Amino acid sequence: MTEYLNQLNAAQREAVETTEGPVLVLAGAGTGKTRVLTTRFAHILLSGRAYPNQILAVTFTNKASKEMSERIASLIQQPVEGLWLGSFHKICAKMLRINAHLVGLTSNFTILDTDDQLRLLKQIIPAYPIDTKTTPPQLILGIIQSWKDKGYSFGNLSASEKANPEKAIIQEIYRAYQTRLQQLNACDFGDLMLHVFNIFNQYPDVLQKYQRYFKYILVDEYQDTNIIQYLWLRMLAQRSGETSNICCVGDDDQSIYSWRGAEIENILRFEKDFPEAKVIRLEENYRSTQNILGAASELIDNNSQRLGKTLQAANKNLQNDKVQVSSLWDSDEESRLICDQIIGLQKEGHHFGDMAILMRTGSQTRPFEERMITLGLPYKIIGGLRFYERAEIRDAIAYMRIVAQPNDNLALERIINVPRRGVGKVALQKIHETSRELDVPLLQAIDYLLINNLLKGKIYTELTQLMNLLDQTRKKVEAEGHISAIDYLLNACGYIDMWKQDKSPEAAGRLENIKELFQATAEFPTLVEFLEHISLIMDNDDLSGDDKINLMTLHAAKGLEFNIVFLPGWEEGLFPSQRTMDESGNNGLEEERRLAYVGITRAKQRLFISHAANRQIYGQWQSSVPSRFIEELSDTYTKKISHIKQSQNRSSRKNDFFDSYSSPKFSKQPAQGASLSQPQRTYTPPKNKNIPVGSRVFHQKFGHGTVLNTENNKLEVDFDKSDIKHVIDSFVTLES
DNA sequence: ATTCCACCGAAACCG
DNA sequence: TCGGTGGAAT
Repeated sequence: MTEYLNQLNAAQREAVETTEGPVLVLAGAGTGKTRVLTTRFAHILLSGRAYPNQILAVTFTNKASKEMSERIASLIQQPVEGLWLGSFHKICAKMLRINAHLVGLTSNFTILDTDDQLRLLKQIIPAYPIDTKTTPPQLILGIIQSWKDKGYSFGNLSASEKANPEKAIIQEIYRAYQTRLQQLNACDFGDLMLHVFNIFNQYPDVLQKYQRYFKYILVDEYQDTNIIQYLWLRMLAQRSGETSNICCVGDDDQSIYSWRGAEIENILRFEKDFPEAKVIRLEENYRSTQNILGAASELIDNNSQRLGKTLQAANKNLQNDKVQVSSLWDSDEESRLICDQIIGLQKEGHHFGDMAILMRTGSQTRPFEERMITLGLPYKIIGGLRFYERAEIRDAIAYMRIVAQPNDNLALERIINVPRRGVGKVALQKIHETSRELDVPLLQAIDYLLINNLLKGKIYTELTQLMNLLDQTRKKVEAEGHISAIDYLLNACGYIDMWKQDKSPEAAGRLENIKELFQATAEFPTLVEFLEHISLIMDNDDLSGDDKINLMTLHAAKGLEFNIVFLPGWEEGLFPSQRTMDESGNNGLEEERRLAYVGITRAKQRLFISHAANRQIYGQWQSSVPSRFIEELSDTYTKKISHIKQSQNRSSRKNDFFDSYSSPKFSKQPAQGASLSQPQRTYTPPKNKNIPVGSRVFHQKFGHGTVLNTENNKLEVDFDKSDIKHVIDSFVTLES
């Protein structure tokens, strides 16, 4: 029965078994944090301390909560349902649906995405004396957002915020924005927390209900909580006269989200907030080699704001290569070296899918992409544009919303002229006016205008058709279910055709995405349930699956691990980022260092750090010195190699056209240990497709082009929307 | 209403 | 360099 406990080490076991009273678990990277959280949850259940719905478990991402619920289910050998397990926002949405009337909403309120928020704000701003040149709507939205993150409603802003005259205007905009949300029966992401927080403050009986309800509280990634999340947790955890059983798990060394409101202070002062708190450190690392951990510790030791812990390798017998730090002449050579190393490691038996290149900014992927396309290496970019931030997904969802909620004005505005229906600024304004005069939603205003023949020509025909289509779709939802109904709508309204006729290289991918969206819809019984789900979910990145090299930002890599990790671009100004240091001084620097720490600790077996002396930034060549983080790594765990030739130091950047650069021998020593026993595999570029010179081809990334030259499987192609590039033939498709 | 061009600015990202 | 944006031209 308690077999699950035997699989834990002493510290983990203590973290699981200390169920009563406040507990802070400082879980270093790779020390089995998720295992502790899930086992603790299961332990509370299996030992009969609480019923499933008496445990509140909050995470930051849906991904994390999904993983937790799957692992709990496998531990307790039965599916878990009706749990209070989810992201902060999801839990708050659930609480708010129950108590919506207390803040003037009804329980079927809609949740706006960033795009909707901005559109709404843009409608409000013109009425206020503020210069959108110096203060763009995004900035205003950001300020409102940060107020919400701190728990400020427009009525209770702190004195310092009010003193600034511009902030005073923005405060008025904030008030108007909230009024509009109220009218729309909607709220944004920040409101999900803020409304619940206000309810807790104003209605002690509601708070007490939840306090009594949750016997145990579990919090994941505590270092990433912002002020309002912290206050929300404290209210739930601090019952008078009773010790609260709150368990927060986190790692102060991995706090990398201060720029979106996270307060590292929250975790640093946990013991002050809960004086009887027990602090448990998980320091045994099951992920990385000793050298990788040594380098990580050395680096993070330079930070002052720490609770302090030292990771120890659980398995000291692993092959233990030193961390390799390479100096390169420029960013092109950096990507060339890394790609060569990748091919070498693949030949030694490693899989592409076990390798990752992690960088500070999204734009750094470009040189790697180009190199990999040339070499025919399979890669994927994780993160980038989120699935449902893409235009086609937002459009499709807007269509669904307008079907499900005829009074969803923002959704209607998004799609009323997509595809083009000739409804422009003027027509939309007319609809808005009618809507205001009659005090009805936009859709009804259109109905009114159509019935009374107040619209002419093309607009009249198009909108009549759209209205009929929406009516039919709603009937179809009843009759045939939402999946075929929506499919019908998007085809009949011309949306699908719009992309089919689009000649741009992305069009095909967009249609694919819409298909994927349909698949997601099918998993939900009703449209309304799907929309609730989609408004809170964003993740689409399938990490597993195909064997491809992973490219992503350091932020996106948090929580992941790879056998082999490359960390390029360790240069002053880029990493640590100059902007962060300018804005946040030493705190900023320390956060950058934590980011470096996160990067290093993603690696299980091999780690390669590099910097380039010259890099193209915004199309300009700039030279830079190695990152201070490189200086902070000693030779004990790292091996530093310069690939810069003397001639390069003297020559100017311009004349490095000679291709005689010999790739360094990165695998001088024969591979030892595990890799020797593995079968030797060779990397064979994809087969020659025999594409003749002069033929038209299509490339996923570069679009359409004409073949100028061929050499085996390498093509020289003049792309219509780009310049001449060398690509591998398997990356293109032949056009008739 | 749509298209075109000049201009500007440029990070990290989950709900 | 590249992409988004806003005003002017068609």
